[in-house]
Amino acid sequence: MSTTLHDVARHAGVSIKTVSNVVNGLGRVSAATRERVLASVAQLDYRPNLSARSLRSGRTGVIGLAIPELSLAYFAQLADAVIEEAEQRGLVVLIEQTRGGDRTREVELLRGPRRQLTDGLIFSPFGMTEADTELLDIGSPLVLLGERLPDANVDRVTMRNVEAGAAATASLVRIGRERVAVIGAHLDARMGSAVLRYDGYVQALREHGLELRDDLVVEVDLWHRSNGAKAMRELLARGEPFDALFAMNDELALGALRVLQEEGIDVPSDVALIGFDNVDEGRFSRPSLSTVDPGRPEIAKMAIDLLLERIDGVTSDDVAPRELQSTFRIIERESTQAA
Amino acid sequence: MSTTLHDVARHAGVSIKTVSNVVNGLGRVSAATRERVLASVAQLDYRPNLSARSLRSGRTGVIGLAIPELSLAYFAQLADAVIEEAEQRGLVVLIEQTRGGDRTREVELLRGPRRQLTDGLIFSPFGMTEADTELLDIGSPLVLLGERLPDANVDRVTMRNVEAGAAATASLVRIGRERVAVIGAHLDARMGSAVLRYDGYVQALREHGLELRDDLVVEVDLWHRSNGAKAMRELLARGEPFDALFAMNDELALGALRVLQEEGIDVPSDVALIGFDNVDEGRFSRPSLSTVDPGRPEIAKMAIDLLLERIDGVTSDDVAPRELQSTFRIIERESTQAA
DNA sequence: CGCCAAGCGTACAACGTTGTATCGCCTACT
DNA sequence: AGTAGGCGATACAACGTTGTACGCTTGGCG
Repeated sequence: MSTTLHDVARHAGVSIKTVSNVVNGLGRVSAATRERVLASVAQLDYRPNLSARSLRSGRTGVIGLAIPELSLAYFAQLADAVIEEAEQRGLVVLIEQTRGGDRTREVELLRGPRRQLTDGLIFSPFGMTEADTELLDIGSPLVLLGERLPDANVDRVTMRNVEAGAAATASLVRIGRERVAVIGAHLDARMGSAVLRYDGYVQALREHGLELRDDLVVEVDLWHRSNGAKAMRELLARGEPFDALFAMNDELALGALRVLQEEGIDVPSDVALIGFDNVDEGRFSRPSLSTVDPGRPEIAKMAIDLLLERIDGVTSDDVAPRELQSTFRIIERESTQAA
Repeated sequence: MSTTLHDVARHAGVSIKTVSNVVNGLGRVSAATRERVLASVAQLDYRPNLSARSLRSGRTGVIGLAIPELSLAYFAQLADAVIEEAEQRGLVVLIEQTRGGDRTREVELLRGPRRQLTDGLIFSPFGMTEADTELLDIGSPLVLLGERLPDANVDRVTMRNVEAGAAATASLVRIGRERVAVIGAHLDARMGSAVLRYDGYVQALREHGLELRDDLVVEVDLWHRSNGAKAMRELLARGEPFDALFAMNDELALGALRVLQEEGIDVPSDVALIGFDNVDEGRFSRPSLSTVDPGRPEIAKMAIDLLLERIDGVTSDDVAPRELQSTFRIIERESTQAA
């Protein structure tokens, strides 16, 4: 059995509450007793029982992070950033996977018993639809990542997807490309990164006086690498010529790149390529991958800030939900080098 | 305030303990009362307070996973597997990063207050040295991943690194290569994956009657992609010819691959390449990367099995530490295609 | 000299849950 | 018919912590 406040109190010859005060730096305690108590703490190797503390205080010091899949580089790096940022504030992170955004799993996760274990949740929704919006009304602090479920009455961190999509597209036009394809679109969706980035794409084409061609747009359900490869094969099969490609994330881009190379199409001279997310791997692919950096550390910081303000009650429940946006940055690498 | 057993009990007109029994499926409860209680539970949306349960039972239902860095694909995929396996058993995983295996951080993490929050820890040590072995003697269940700290008196999951290193090397020899380079060695270390895989490499060379050449061995500290690139440049600078390369993990392999291609050296015709870890990305690189699959799901399962046996007391404390080994598999892809 | 305030510490209760002991009642057996 | 036995349910305590309310000193001041 581990040492308790009781043990320390007895050892130091003071009351249990005094020890508690010393440990937490609360109340007024004379230097002498503090000294004595700290000595006992060290000697007995006392460490507070976090379960008891949680029970008493109602706080666990744990925040949840729900993401589709940890093995996707983007989410792994996001989780990394969140853990890092949480640690700065003495919090710890419980990661839950929704497995490619299965709706049922997402709902279970929102209402499951584990919410009792966390002070709040950072949630990147994927499978839930607008009909499920009210399910987000869980009793505890919640921050959404991304634009899905736009009607939700909840704090949210997003990025400027429209502007970023436009900037990515523009970076291809700027090096002289005129037939810019795009893969990863969700044409039927009402909202989401896919919709917004596509809007940006369309907008950039228009601004530069380029025509929007439906057969240069490929829809892709899940933005996995294998789907990037598949989408590229489909695009090639259509026979419509193109000299640039905007992939809605780096996984798609790398999958597409692989197929382009198989087909002997040179990147960037034949087809310039830009991805999205600035995943580490893009720095080392051949050619290295131009991309959009979404500002992950900033996203993590904003999400935790919002969450903590609700948890700490700094922001009361009746304050309207807020939305913070991270700043993005175009990163030009070899895959968009001017010919 | 959320509903408690008390509320449910009052609502259903039974005692608090009866509700507890129903919720946990313990004791004998008549079908009628069970029914009534469950109805109240549903109606009041009762969810047990996990802090209170932990305090009472001494269990948190949380296990810790300490790894160097989540943004390394290998560890992200490992974490994925551990979370998945834990979930099967109703457990949840708290991930802590040691940031590239900083010794101080590792030690802090072992003794920190968060151990109070977890029932046990799965730990992939990196920075701690043999002098630190006794620090592993924390009061709670612990399972090590990998061969480091070999003298530790602790359960452990490893893989057959020597055999796997030999098999990887042999797969290069089998397609006719005779000058097999290796990158990622730690020649001065006494133990660790690097040492064992290198042993396998040496052993395979000997078995096939090939000479071990020191200038085909490149040491690499951290097995990051950038270091793979650096190591490859160093190897090329030495001018010693080679026709195959065994990289001690896939990150190194992909970094090296990038440099080989920059130098116009074809893979696999000029240099055959095999990595280690079977990271997802290797399937989509060009050429796709041959590798060693370490059996991650099996590793996760074994680690959790060992941990749970200690947690549940099935295995008493005085049972000697056990070591389980996963089964590996060579995966042949384009990068080792016979010429 | 007596009183009061401030400074330090203490006792007690409560957070929500579960294990232990116990009790009442109905059934079934002698 | 009386009772043993088991089933169903209950009361109570305890897990380790912290907030509240209070009590004991001591020193300064009237």
